[in-house]
Amino acid sequence: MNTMLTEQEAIQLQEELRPKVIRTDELPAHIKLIAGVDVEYDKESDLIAGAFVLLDFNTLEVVEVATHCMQVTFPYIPGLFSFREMPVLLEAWKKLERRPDLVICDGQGIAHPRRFGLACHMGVLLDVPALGCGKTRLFGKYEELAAERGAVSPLLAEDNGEHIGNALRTQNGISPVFVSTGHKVSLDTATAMVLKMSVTYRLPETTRKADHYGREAFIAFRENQGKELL
DNA sequence: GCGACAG
DNA sequence: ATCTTGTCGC
Repeated sequence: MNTMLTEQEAIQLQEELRPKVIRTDELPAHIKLIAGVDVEYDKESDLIAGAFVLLDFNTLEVVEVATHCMQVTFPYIPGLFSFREMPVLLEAWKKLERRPDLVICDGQGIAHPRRFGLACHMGVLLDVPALGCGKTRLFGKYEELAAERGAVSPLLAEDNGEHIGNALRTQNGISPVFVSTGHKVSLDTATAMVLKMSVTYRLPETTRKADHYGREAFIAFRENQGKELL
């Protein structure tokens, strides 16, 4: 049986893993496979579904999908979000046959109070280039940015003023997303990647596809659970 | 003590 | 995350 991690132990683990994060580009010059991840939650019951989706970087076609369902093992605590979502995503990752050149995470990377958001956690544990693309801000201040797609405004850490991420407008007149380094990807590359993957909607196609397949897997899982009870 | 707070 | 109709704006 797994003993649930305490809040203090989780923070301790973040401090231990943080030094392993690489904030510079150490990914292939020409990306072929790009991945998206997402986790779905059940409103009642503590079931969650994690999904990894691999897309062809040039055509954006789905190459592979891997999902996993299980019960949540950690509560939602701002700053410790990765401890809630990593377990399911690790299981989904094990089912993946191919390895992506870059993973786009739904959440923050370095733009985190201890500089260790979900994208860093995933990148370090799986040793894969990863970046964080959050829908809302967790940490850091930024100035308003132009209304046009492509507009960028630096996210500066409240504690030391460090440039930890970018608020990026992916569509004209739509609220920005928050991009930051996860592991083995520079902020500039991460920002360019998110903009390139956000062709029609606010969020990158990787995240949208992962959300779709995660939802689908969740429904299928619940139906099977119901049958087993008969 | 009073906000802020990824999903 | 999730519960949810109408509604404000282009």
